[in-house]
Amino acid sequence: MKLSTRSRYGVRLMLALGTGEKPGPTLLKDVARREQISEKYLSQIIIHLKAKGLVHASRGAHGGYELARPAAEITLREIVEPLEGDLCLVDCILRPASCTRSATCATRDVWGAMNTMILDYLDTITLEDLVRKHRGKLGDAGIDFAI
Amino acid sequence: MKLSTRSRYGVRLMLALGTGEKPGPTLLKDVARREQISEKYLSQIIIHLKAKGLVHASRGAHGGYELARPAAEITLREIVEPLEGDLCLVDCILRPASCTRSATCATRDVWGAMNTMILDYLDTITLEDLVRKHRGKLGDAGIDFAI
DNA sequence: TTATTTACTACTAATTCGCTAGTATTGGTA
DNA sequence: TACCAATACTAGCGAATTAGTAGTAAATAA
Repeated sequence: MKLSTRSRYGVRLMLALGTGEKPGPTLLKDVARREQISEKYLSQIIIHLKAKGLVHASRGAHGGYELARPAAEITLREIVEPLEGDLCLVDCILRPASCTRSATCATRDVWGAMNTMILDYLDTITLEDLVRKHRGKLGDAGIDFAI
Repeated sequence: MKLSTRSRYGVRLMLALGTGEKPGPTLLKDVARREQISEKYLSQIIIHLKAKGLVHASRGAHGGYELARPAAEITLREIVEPLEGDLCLVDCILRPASCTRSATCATRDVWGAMNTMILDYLDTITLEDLVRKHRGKLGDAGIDFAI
């Protein structure tokens, strides 16, 4: 049970957009360089985030990506869920018909509750929280905004 | 981010041991038949559970497996953790040296907190809880012991 | 000593993951 | 209009992981 690099890179990508120093759109190329992640790979990842309406893209010279909404209004769940492909620990949660035991399975309830707990947790953390935490760590006075 | 079948089967296996009707050890063969899981595969899974001291095995005729402790004293975490191979969402949580960004990474803290939350949750659920839930579902009066 | 059961080891088909590569398309700029 | 800079799209692929199968060895009760 590992978080995919897609999700991890996706969150770092969004964080990079959220902390963009210069005004205007951020180049994927710059994010790739700063975060040491393949630009091509990032471009595949961000497609899903764009599809969910989290970022806005502009093509051509002086193009790039921008957050489509304020960072405070974007939760980690919105970022991670599409990248994991419907964050779902066990198939039978989203599709009960995928297992004949669904109706009477005691373990299914536990996985379902656990899944809900994870999604709820991710919903409580906004991109702005991450940005603040990031700035705190850079400030380097040892200050740590515990979540 | 899926739970492996190993973990899922492992929990069902332990549940089967916890609800064993007959006294004495339970045959893996019987669990395999009732749960519709390959006996060979189950035998690989239960090795890890035995190594963790959760079950006791006896060989030969009238052998089988028994819980090594009362179901009330076995938590889901104890079952799932060894089967997932140290349930850890992201490598850098257990091994900070695996990523150069560990010290200053804002996202790492979030994954760490999420990981802790998951383990804590699994720690709150005992095998006995599962057994009760299972019996409730079989009773079939529509009673559901929500977790 | 034989039948029954767990214990151990090796292999393998299928899937998923983490990318790379190439081309197309769009839009600003000269 | 021509060109360049950027995103958009599609295909493929090597490595790792997953979910088993298969076969043999060892222990033990009867």
